[in-house]
Amino acid sequence: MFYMQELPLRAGGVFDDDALDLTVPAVAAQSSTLAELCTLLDITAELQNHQHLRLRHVRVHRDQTLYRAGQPFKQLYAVKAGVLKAVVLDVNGREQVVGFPMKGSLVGVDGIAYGQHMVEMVALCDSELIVMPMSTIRMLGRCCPGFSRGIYYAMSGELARELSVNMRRGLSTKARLGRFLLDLADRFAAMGYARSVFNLPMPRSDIGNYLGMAQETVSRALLSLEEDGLISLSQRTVCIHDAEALLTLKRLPRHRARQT
Amino acid sequence: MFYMQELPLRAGGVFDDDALDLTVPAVAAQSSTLAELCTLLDITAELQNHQHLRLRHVRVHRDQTLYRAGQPFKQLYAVKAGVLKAVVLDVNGREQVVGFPMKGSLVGVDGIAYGQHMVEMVALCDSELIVMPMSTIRMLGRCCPGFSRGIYYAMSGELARELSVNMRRGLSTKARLGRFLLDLADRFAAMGYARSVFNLPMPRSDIGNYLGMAQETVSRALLSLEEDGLISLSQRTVCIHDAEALLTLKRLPRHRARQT
DNA sequence: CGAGGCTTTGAACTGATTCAACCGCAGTGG
DNA sequence: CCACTGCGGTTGAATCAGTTCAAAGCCTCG
Repeated sequence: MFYMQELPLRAGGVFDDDALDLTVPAVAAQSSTLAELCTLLDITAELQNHQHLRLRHVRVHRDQTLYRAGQPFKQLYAVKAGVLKAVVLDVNGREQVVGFPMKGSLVGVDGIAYGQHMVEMVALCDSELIVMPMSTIRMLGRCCPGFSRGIYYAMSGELARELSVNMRRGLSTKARLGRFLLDLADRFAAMGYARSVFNLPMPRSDIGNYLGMAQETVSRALLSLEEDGLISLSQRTVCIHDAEALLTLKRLPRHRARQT
Repeated sequence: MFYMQELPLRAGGVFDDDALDLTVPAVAAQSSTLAELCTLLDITAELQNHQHLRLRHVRVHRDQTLYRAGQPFKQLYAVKAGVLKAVVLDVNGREQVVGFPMKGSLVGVDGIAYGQHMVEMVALCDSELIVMPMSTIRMLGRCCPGFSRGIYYAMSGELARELSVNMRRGLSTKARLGRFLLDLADRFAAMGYARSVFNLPMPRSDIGNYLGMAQETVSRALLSLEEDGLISLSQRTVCIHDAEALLTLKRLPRHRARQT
């Protein structure tokens, strides 16, 4: 009934709970309190006596996979550090990047609806996530007023982000890229880092795939933005000079050249 | 922090709770039971003694607006009949169609995260929705085991749909259109109608906007699909002949022509 | 230092847009 | 009853934005 289910599901991933622990035996014992989780996800709930409930961490190294499409859904995650990418595998084997979760993002929501994940979640750099088993979420929903609402908020937030992505259709490549940079800037700012200067956590090819353009086009569009004075960049370091202009970039009317 | 908030918000819509009742004074008294709602949204929960709790309906006529971007978020809706379109207004005033909720869809989720709606929800034909105030949802979440989970499911389902839309980037126009048609077919089938023959509820221009192509391109691509024998169409009536082929349409390799 | 991944640059090509005209139908009003 | 108007849809022709292919430059890391 939902055609993404018809994807050619890969063999079960190596990274179910146990395997993960094996890969990072020494440091996997990390955990966070419920209070820390709520801060991270921007949830305000009355935690009652669960304040200090401890939640396991999971670590994934660069290029490692957190979960694959088709794997049974078990739990949600909150990104505590690092950046991941979400990829869906097409019927034809084509890969499509659909998101870059980072600190504060709720990860794994794609698995709730059909009991199995629809995307593959890969780490772009060494990352750390807080594990939130569904049973725990349900328990907290029952006894902590506001917790369910918080999860709703977080999920709605993820949906809002998807919407803002979908909004980019029909824009020129430069405009799409401009908004992408602003989106990253906002997210870095929300994480407490500098808004206007940051490192791109992903290669050009992933940006291109994500935005629906060739990686060569990403290069050229970035260069063009730099020539316009809106940004400056060297390698993966981006500095945003004119956020307003980046946001309002538009396809200029056809038979209309520069004036004065 | 989230740039969609910077949209030029329209003046408050005409259709807050009271205004809506005024527009449809005679028939607005319709309501559904909680059990009916759960069936519609595919929620399986223990409803306890709330089985027959009644939920108000809301009717919107063709081209009327359910809510506008910027309006305060109050409640969710479940589409009981009809088709709507979700539109976001760009900074530049450009409109972007981001979805076509229909029977069984959960509507309004875009408002949860930031307390105000980010999209404008317009009826494509006379439609009827069940109103789900957040207070009711929270109450039911507390006393009906499985209800919160059901809402999570529904939200995750909406997110999955968005993902499948995002997956279409990077495909040719014909392929995007093919998947769009399949998506509609699946949704009609889920609603109990015929899968392979249906009416497009929206004009070509909305399809084009939604898929990120000019409406002329929609025309041409539809014609092309018909010439390939994958569909047949007259006006807004579509008949799908080869769903498999529609799904696997792909950009054929550049320097490679037909063989034998 | 060398290999391989990432990025940039160049040049040809093409799919899609744009602009413009036209068709057909529905509703309106004379 | 029929011209008139407007909207949705189709078709055609010119143009362009972005892709594709190719090659070279540049970092990083073993």
